Amino acid sequence: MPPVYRIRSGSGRRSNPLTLRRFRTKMPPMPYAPREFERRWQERWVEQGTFRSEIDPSRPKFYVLDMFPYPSGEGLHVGHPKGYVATDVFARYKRMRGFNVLHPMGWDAFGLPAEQHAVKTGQHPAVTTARNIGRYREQLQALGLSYDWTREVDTTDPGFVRWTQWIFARLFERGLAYEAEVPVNWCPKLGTVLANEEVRDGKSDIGGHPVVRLPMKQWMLRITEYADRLVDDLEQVDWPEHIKKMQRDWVGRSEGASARFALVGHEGGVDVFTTRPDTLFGATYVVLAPEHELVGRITSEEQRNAVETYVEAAGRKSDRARMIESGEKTGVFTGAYATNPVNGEPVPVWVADYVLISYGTGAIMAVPGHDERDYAFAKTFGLPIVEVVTGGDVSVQAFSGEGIAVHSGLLDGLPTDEAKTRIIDWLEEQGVGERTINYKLRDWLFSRQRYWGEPFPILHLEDGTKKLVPDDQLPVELPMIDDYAPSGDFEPPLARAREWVETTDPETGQPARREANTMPQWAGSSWYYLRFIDPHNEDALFSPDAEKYWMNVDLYVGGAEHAVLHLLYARFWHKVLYDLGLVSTVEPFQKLLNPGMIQGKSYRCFSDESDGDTKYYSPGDVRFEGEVPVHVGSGRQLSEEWVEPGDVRWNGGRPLAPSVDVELEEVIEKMSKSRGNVVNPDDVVHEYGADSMRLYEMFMGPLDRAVPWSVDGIPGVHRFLARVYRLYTDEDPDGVDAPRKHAEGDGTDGQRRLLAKTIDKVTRDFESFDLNTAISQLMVFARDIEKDGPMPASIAQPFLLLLSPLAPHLCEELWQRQGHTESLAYETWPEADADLLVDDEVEIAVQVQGKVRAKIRVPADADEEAVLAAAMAVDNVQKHAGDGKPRRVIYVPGRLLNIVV
RNA sequence: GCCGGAGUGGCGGAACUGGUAUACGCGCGCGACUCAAAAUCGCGUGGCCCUAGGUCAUGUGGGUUCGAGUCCCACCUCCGGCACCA
Repeated sequence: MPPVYRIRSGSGRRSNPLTLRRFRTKMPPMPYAPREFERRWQERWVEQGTFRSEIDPSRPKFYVLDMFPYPSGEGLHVGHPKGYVATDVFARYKRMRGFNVLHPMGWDAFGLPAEQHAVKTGQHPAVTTARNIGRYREQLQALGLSYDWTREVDTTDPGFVRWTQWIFARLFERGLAYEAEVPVNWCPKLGTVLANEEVRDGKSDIGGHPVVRLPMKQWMLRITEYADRLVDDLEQVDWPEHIKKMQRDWVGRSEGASARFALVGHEGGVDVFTTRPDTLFGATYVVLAPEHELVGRITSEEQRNAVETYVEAAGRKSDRARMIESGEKTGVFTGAYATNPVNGEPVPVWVADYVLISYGTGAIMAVPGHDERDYAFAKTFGLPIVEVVTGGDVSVQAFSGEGIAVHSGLLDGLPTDEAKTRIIDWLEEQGVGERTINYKLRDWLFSRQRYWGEPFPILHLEDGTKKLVPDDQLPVELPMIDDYAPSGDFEPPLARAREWVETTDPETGQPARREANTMPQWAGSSWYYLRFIDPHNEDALFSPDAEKYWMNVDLYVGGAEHAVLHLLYARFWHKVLYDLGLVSTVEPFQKLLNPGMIQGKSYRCFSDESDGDTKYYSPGDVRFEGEVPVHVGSGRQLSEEWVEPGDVRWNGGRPLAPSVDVELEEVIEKMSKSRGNVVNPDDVVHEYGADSMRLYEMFMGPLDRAVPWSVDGIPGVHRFLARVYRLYTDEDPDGVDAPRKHAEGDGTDGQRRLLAKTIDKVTRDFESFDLNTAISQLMVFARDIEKDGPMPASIAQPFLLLLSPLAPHLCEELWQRQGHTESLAYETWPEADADLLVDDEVEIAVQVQGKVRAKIRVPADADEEAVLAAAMAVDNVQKHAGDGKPRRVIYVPGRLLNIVV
């Protein structure tokens, strides 16, 4: 049976036809033809080494860095360039301000997609990676980005891998890398373990596959040792506050106390961690995590069955299941009692899965009166609730705020802060507790069961010891293998490369086995910014001179999705290198900016195929039960159907499905292959030129805000550039463009003022990354500069310089046609004449009772009296102000006059 | 649930430390040029009232102020992050 109409769901895509259709009808034959010269300039910049940077102590340096991309098979989409263009504009601007700018680009090229492609096709990941890199490089170059391509780095290059392994060796020597049997996030679908940071809601960050917890032997990095510094040093960097906060929350430092509850009838006791030691007198029971080692020892005979059953069930539950159930408290009494150290009261010891083994001591003192979770648990199991802090009503709910201590012996009458200090002192005196700091941050799980990653420079000797491959034998390169698939038995693919794995210790000649796990993708990106400063150094990571001159990164731009992964890892490695004396800055990235996403628009409806005959429904007929779409009428479960933007039928501004009258829902979200909403920048560059593309992305709105991609505004910026082109071009009768010979002289007063204002505005906006408003000022200039006469050369030249960071190809071209032989990339940035920025005459708004009734022009230096007189002379002001004396007059010089009657 | 961020014309957005809301661009309308069209250029363009002018408009409702998009309180919606971390 033929389908009712073509509609697609899920994956499988081709390029978006909608974009091109619209361009073609609007694209004019126009003298401004960027295609004729943009490529020429791109080639010239590379050939002449225009953007090569070398250490030059006579000039201040500026290091502008983009987060380097993973070169995927799809190539760039229009979202990528947003950050790259912004940094490029800034780099070009800084060069013109006399800075020696370092602006490199490279590839974060290890990673799962290339490996999965290899599993499917058998093609070596290095081959696809090289091809993808070539494509990315071309796409970036087509945008005219001013990278120093001689510094390009590739994390998969043996010359780079060597130093990644070298850093690992230093971590190992310092005891910061170790192997441990830990419960890990195993993803069966991906065939590898994942770091905590790579798992969301019990699913893998990449691909959204289920993840299970399993104990496995893995490499760990002791990032927790740096927890305090990772929090404290955030003070020193100029980052968006929300990113700093995410990092602080991720490290999760909390200050409190540990206290020991002695066990009744057993040796030893239970250590608990609490941030509210002031509520110790309200602790009416103790809870152990199911995995806690005491559970087996202290459970009474009567309770043993129940406890074992519970512990086993809890162990089987995935984190996802535990999360969904959070709120409903479950648990079992162990039959044992512990003694509250502050009042000697016996309290029951329970086991419950709301206590996590991985945090603190894996055991808590429960204070149901002042902790919501404990309260819910106590209510469920009928445990006593005692109020020990005033301020709430514990018969209704837990009160977790601060207040005055009551029913608390020596703490009675003390406010929370003082009570905390007092009780900790007391615990320490009695030897039953102490001041303690805890972190949410766990050590970094650093090994992966994959092929396409850096091998560990580790040898396992027969006696079970581990040793490093000597530095002079690095890098340990990946062996060629022919099967990249995960084995399904937790073994990494490298374990099957027997000839590679079985080797000898180069120092003793004894048999040894190579480590078969590989490093995660985060390894290379944790230090690549340091390699850029001296990328070809074969004797060291980088030379001390280069480090001293170039570090740290002055401006780092990249997606907020890396707030806690890459940025935390890189800071950690940097601090280790700092401790080794290799880098001189405490932090790697001084200023951080996060460009907002460019989103795609996609269209969906819902389908019901349960009758065999497919029916389609608009979003209006659908409601959601959790994440499942259900038809409002029949209650039947539906599935989502996505329509390509190019196939949408527009009817009175409403999107309809291609051949059936079903209204579609427009969904704005991250561009992704599966939605068919990816737009390739090549199409835009081809139709309008790189300068238009650059300008448009910067003009769409503030850098840090997410915006849906739309082609509608591109003709506007293109027209602006065409207008600029015409300002510098005479149309020859033969149809050949000739450079325009601009007039001598300074131009009119209005022209000089307009230039000064434009210089001032553009400069300030560049400094604060408000590129959209800088562009609007440049547009105003181009619109108005010839309103009262032809533009003289003295104004034409500085304007080209102002525009050049944004539209470098056009400006270089016009600069050259004006007779210059050198690139304008290093011309001095124009300076505004301060005298011209102040107007002689200003427009003042005249308000009566705060409402604007007239606008008058007065000399800029007019005093209040004069302005008031001028204002009262206006009929409409008279009318509203009446005859009486104004009760009050507010005068804001240069802005407004408000008359209150 | 908690923590951030954001809600301004038909659309993307602008508005310095409380001081003329809607810059700039898109779209739309009108005009010039043209045999004509395209392109280009110029003018207009928040709603309502017939105009001079008035009036209402920055998510909603209050408040502070001579004056609020901007500050305060309460709420709604969207986006992002975290989510039993004791």
